[in-house]
Amino acid sequence: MIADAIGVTKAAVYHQYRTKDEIVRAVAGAEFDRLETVLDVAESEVDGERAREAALTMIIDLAVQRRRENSTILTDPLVGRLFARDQRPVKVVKRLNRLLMGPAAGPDTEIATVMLTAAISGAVMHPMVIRLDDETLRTQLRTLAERFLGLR
Amino acid sequence: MIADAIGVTKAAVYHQYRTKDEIVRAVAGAEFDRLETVLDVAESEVDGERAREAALTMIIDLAVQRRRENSTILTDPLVGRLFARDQRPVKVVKRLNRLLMGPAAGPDTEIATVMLTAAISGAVMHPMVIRLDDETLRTQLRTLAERFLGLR
Amino acid sequence: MIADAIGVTKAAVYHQYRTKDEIVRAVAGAEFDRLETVLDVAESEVDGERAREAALTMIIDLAVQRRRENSTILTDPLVGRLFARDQRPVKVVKRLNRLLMGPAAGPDTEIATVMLTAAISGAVMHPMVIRLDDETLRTQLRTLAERFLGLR
Amino acid sequence: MIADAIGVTKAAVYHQYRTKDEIVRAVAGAEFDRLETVLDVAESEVDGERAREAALTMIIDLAVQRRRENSTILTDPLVGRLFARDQRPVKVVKRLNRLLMGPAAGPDTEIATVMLTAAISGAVMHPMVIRLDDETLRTQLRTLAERFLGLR
DNA sequence: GATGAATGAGTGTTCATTCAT
DNA sequence: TATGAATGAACACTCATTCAT
Repeated sequence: MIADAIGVTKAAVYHQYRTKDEIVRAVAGAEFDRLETVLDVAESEVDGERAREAALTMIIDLAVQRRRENSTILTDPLVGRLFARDQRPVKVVKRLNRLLMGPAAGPDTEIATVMLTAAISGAVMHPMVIRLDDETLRTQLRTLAERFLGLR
Repeated sequence: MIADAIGVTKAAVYHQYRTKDEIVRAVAGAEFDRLETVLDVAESEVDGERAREAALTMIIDLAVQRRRENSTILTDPLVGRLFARDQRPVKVVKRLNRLLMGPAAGPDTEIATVMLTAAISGAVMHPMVIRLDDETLRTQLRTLAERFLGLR
Repeated sequence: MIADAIGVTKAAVYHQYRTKDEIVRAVAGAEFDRLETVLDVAESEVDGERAREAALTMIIDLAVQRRRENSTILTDPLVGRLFARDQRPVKVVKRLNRLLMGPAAGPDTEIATVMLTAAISGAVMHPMVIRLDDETLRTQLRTLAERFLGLR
Repeated sequence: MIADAIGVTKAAVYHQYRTKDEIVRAVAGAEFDRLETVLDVAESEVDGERAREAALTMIIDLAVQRRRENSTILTDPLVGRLFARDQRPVKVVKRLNRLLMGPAAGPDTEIATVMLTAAISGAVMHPMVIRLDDETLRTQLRTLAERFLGLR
């Protein structure tokens, strides 16, 4: 399915990656890279309020921009299995949690961050939502996320 | 995989259901039945505020109670394909939207409801959350959902 | 398939027959019984010519009358396997050969009898032939069989 | 079963063909190709008598030469289902009918052609016949077919 | 780099058979 | 007698992977 989507043969893909795990790790890894870049930028903000602003804006942008690509490989059940015991997603959640929750951040606020990310990534791929244009979607998600964080 | 998980043979499952589609539809259909029962109960409340209360309490209860079962079959990629063009999930979202949003309910508030359900179902199966006990999880989800809905 | 065709459950069939082999043997056996009855009658004719006449008439009648029933079970690949090394079909061919070929009968004329029976049973089940009514089919088969036997 | 008979793995077969239908169509199609080539050659004969001669010789040769191969796949029940409503076998019968029956050819002589082909293909796979060597079988079938056609 | 052919191990499905009721 | 539930073994097909070219 992956090979067909790119328009090459399966063997060609196996020339670039040794296993399917490697492909999934590469694709998911690239997504984590983007997320971490976003977090780096947000964390470089000294002002907590603006850091939160930046983080929120950028992770929503990322989710919206890449929703078509992500709904291909990142929905593969293998993704869940590969990252179930991985520390990288945990770290990302913790960093994001610190940014979004500010001084209130702690282990007990992590579930809120998990919910927010689940809400965003779940929403952008949802059949009832996928037809919305990027701009509308971005704005709506932003408003709802703010409400979720008690910002408005 | 499903048969092994239940502890019967594949052929036994195929004695009860004719195709995998049928299995998935049966399992997902049962879940929709539960959801609709919950919505019936909530809608029978005359007071809007109490209807919202009831709906929220019950859908969270449902998601939490059944998270182990649901993480078996309902994560199968076939589920998405089978229900992508189905009207039943759309109807459920619309009914839930009306209950949760009250007079403000409308096509543009549906995305909020989608996000909330994605947040709940995404969260209850998340590796960082799955270890929480039912009671704690329920309370946290409740608080966060209320905040998301702007209820406090 | 067999059980459905009769309108009972598979287990009901297994109450009457112990294995599928047994079913096939019973059905094919009944057909052999009919054939042998026919051969008995024909062989009771003292006049060779009339014996041949009788044999030909009756095996064609049998094939035509029972073509619907026979195209159900007797086309099952198991039939071939079960009777490949069985002596009963061989005996029937030998008896029929003696009736049809008269004094010329011998091991080297058996192939002609095999061909004739193959022609008849192949023809009656053929898609291009199955729509013909019994009477027409009977007459045509009769004419052709006679020509094949060099009778006119 | 087919894969084992050829001595390769099932997956290797499924690398070349996408479904079992396709396998059966390919094998049966190749057989039809051979038959049609034979018919082309016979029809290129201007003299009716010699055209009939050629057609008869060649279809018997074909049936005899390929009887082992054909008794593997072409006996599969799927063959009957796939070609029951197909026009190709009908066309072949009609062309062969014209060649064999000459000026007498018509819809009512088709059953004779069907019987002849059933006789030949039934005979070459018959347990009592399969042990005969190619040469003997060819000669016998030829003689009998001629008698069937009233040529001798 | 890329491909076609091949494969082992799975998944989805049917089939012949058994058994408790 | 008849049934529903269950099963082992096969069949139809897919998928992740390897390899020679």
